[in-house]
Amino acid sequence: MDRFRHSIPTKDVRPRELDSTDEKIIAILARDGRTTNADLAAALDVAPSTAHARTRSLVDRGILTGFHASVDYQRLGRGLQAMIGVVLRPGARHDSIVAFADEVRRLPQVLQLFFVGGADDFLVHIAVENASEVREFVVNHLSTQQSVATTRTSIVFEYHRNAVAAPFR
Amino acid sequence: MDRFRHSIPTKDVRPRELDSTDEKIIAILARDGRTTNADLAAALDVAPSTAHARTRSLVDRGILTGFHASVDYQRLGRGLQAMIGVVLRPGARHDSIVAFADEVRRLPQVLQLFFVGGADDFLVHIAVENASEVREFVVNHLSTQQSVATTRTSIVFEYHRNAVAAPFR
DNA sequence: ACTGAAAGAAGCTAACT
DNA sequence: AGTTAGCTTCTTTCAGT
Repeated sequence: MDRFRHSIPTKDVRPRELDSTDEKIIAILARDGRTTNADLAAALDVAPSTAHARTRSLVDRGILTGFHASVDYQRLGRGLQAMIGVVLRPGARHDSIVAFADEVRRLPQVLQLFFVGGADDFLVHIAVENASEVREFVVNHLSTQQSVATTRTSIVFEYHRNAVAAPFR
Repeated sequence: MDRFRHSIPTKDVRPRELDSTDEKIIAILARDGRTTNADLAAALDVAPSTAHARTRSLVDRGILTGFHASVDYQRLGRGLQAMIGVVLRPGARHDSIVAFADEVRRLPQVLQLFFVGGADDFLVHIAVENASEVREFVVNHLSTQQSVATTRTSIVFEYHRNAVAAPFR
């Protein structure tokens, strides 16, 4: 029992060489993370043990960071997604920003949190039940915060995903 | 061999009742999609066959839509992520917008594509190698397009993810 | 609906090329 | 690095509560 469980990736971020086999593994597992090793090997035209070693290496090197079930929030009664751009107050202290962001990203409504440079300071992607919950989220968790200057909410009408990116700091 | 592979979800979007066991399964598999059924059963304190039936039901009902490996793009030499807000021309025809969006979302740089209502018409989340590739992406695939009025690029400094949302239209 | 047991499949490891 | 082979573990089914 192991199925490529959490190892400790190094901080070495140099892109090592990946051959086409590695790239195929990444592509296949990004599309279907429960592809069996046997199927993977067949698709790559190598022995199962080879596929196994390659995949483990990708996990060990921290290139594949995990496997996650994708959830249809519509069917969970959270059919409304929004992207909220947040602009911070110019004078906001760095550690209060960090504390605030740390709190926001743990909220159950939050799917993703982007720290960005540009017009906004960060973007919050949420999934909730209805429009009033969007408003409630913005009021309760964003606009009343000390560090927040303004927010700008956009309803998400369509959403497409090609890949699942690993979180980073 | 099956491990909950793609079934055909109905279009019934009514949120059916989920008990706490279902919610735990969703939470566990969202965090680690390769949790073995045996471990899942242990965590839920039910028999493996029960955990199995519950999980299958969640997949069959289309609540869990798939399993995906998460990729560290930094280690793949694509250490720069950006979020690009796109505003369309007021006169842009609906089908040309659809065709354009369809093309954009298939580009290998694109991680996610959001159709939104608000200041922007959509948001494109990309991962590329460096700043000049961001520019290249915007120039080649966005700003030169007929339907596009303006774009606004924000570099992503930090990224956090709580969940993987299923794509939707 | 949940359980337990049995059978089949897959993962994992180690020795060899 | 890749392969072959063998052991272990998990998934999956089904008959029985």
